[in-house]
Amino acid sequence: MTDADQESARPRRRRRRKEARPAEIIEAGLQEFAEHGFAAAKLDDVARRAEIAKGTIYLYFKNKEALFEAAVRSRIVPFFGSVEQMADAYPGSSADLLRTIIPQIYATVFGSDRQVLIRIILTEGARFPELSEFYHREVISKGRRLLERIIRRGVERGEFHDNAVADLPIILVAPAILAFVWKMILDRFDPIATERFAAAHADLVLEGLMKAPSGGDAGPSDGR
Amino acid sequence: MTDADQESARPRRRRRRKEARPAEIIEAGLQEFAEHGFAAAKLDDVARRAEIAKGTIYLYFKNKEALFEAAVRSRIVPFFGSVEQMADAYPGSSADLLRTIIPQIYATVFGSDRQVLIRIILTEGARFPELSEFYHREVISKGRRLLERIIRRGVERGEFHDNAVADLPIILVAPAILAFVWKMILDRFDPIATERFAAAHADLVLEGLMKAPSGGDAGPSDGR
Amino acid sequence: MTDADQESARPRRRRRRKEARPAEIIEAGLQEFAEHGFAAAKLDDVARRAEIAKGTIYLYFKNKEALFEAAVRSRIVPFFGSVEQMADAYPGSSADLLRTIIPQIYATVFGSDRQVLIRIILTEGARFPELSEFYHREVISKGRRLLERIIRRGVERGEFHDNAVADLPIILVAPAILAFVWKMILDRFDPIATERFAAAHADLVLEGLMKAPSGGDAGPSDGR
Amino acid sequence: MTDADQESARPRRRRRRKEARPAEIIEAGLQEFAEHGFAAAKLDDVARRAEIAKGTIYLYFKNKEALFEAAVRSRIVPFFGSVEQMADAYPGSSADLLRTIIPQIYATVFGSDRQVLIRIILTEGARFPELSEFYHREVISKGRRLLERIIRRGVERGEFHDNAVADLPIILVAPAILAFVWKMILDRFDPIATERFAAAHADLVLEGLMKAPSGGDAGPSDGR
DNA sequence: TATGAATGAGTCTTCATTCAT
DNA sequence: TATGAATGAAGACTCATTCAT
Repeated sequence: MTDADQESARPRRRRRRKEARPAEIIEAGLQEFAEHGFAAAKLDDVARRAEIAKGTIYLYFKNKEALFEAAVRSRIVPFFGSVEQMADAYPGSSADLLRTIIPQIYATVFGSDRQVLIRIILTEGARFPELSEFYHREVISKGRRLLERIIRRGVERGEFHDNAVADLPIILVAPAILAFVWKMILDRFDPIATERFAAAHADLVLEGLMKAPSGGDAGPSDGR
Repeated sequence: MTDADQESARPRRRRRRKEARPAEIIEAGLQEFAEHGFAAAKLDDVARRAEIAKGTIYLYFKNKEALFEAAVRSRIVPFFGSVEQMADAYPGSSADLLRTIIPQIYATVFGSDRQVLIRIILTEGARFPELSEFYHREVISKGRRLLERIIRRGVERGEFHDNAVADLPIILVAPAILAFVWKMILDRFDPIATERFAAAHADLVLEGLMKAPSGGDAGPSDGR
Repeated sequence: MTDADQESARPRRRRRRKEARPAEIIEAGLQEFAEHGFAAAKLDDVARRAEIAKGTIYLYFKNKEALFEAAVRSRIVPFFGSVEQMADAYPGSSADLLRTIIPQIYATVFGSDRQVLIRIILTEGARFPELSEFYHREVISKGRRLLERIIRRGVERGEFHDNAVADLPIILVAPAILAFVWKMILDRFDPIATERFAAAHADLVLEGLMKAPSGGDAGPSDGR
Repeated sequence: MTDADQESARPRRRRRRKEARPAEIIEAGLQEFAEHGFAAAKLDDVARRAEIAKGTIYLYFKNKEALFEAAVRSRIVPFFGSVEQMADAYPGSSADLLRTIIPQIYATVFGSDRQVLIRIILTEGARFPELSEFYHREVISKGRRLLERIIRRGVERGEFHDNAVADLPIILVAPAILAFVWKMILDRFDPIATERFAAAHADLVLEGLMKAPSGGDAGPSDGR
């Protein structure tokens, strides 16, 4: 049997890459879902992006929704609790701790993998409660607890006010959310560098907007 | 005989309510789009919700997208510039001005009409750039300018720091965005009263997180 | 509950004939288009006739118009130029050549495949200029040129008049067109055998209507 | 009540022309049907062209098909039988009679009103048998009979051959049909002046294609 | 495992027809 | 008569899902 024979016998169309595992499908799906949303994403496009046949998707995922959920879940990586202990054990001031953490938030949120995830959670989360709950359980609630720990420590040490901010420390990440939403929707008409968000974020949290606290002396004038 | 009875009893439909204007279709469309997103919203459901026949939609809107755009635009009401002048002329302190404005932000954002709009912008904005641009032009950019004016006034009067927050005052609304996103996605698993967001928001902005440096001054602030 | 709720077990239909190629769809489409015209033909019917599912059509044709064009084009087979040379090399008289060709015209026009094509061209041609142009380029213009060659040869040999007929030899096929139109529209009320058309056609062309100018010559010819 | 009153009471949108009778609707319908065919013609466009409201059509016609039929029938004007008598009584030669008639055929066929009708009969006739039958009864059969009378007269007088043409004289109009079809479909790619068709037509019929057999006569009779 | 042709339920969209005014 | 907003059945087209190979 000659080569030519084989050639005519197998009308192969393209060489499969090394291996086609669910991971590649997930990756492709994630991109499509992030770009078009769940409803408008086409499995055809997912398959094309993953360089597999459409049917192959169904070998690994029951249906579109299952792929969506698997894809999203695959990117929801739990916070390891150790971070919380770390916060307690942090040697420096609470302000320094926050100063360390804030840039990490931006790095994480705008890391390409995470970005895709957050975008999907933001746009589809309301429609997929189980995913949102999972995301909340694995990420949000842990992050929230961490933040609460940090703030409580600061309050106890007398570094932070014990005001409504300490009651709801999660709002301290709000500027990062705003940055994300801005990037996602408005940046093309009105670009704002992520660094400006990060800097303003840090200043707001650590320095505040108001000059010298109302309390005793010399209101506005003694500023920095 | 109940309404439901009538409902199931009608052999032929023949009813026209008082008037069926585009406004009703828009209202119905808005609800459906907010609930399911553009792609998954069905014109059939829009028609049903508006209590009209499917074809009627096409008397007023070229197609689904045209309805979507008209609906969203109808809710994008331009900020009246007078607000900006108001800010300049505000008699009290800049802190009081913000204290007045922050609850207004919440009232606006969580007003039912606005809520629907913002939800759509958040979830579909990236996919409908023209709408986003319009929203940016009519609302965001104006709000942003207003905020900048307020903060600049405060800085000039020596009430506010002239730090990175003053460089990007828009981040002062971030907590409201977070509140919105939370309500939209996470609130059912982890409810947080809007008032707590508003209170923490106000405290963060007006009182700050950091306690006034007890001893000397401003230790941390030179950090950056 | 959510949108993605309706999962159900369907007793699928499961039949596939030997092979479902575009050719079968084209054949089915051709019949439907010939029978109902482009606008009134339903893809549902095309699918049913081809014994495939509606969606299958779209695997091979972008839309209804694409199927229509492909179907029509598939039946427009170019005249092979060799026919023209044949005409030049024909050993017998020009009259004999025509006598040979006329029945061929009828055989071709009323061959079932061609009949469907011509019917479509006749009824939809004005609405699909690109198809008409293609048909003109591949068939009509070639046939016309062939006829001109034959007539010119006859004129040069002194067999045919050099009158207005020689100026526009295409009218020599007119009786076949009439026959076709008659068959298509009037035959059911007033049937005329194709053979009678063919015979009258041949006689008209080869024998003429007028008897040999009785007296001198040329009476009629100066009329024009 | 004054004119002014009426004016203000009726928020008319456009001045109705003198009167809106079925005739105007028919005229508009005819144009649309000729242009787009029955199936693709829209009553909306008919109404717009007739400058009336869509509903008004239904005051005069039961439905689209009724309008179509009324429109077509309105243009099918019966041949008055007198023409046939005229043919019998024609004082000149039969050739002269034909010479008179042929241009009339072209004038009629290409008269704008008739053109629209013929186009519709040609493209929709097969789908509307009743119309075709009516057209056949009122026009075709009469024309056919007229032609037969003329030819029979010529044959009896020894002016025309008594060949297959005399058996099916209707083919003598074939060139006009070809001209019509050409105009309708191919003229834009390959324009041919109507006059050339008419001239070739006349020559074919009256002079023939074949030159008179140089020697004796008789050639033709054994021909077929 | 992998393929991709085939399927058909589900949607958008059109337009003939109706009817309250 | 005349209107034109409203209707909804019908039809083009899409795409998640299946299955023979």
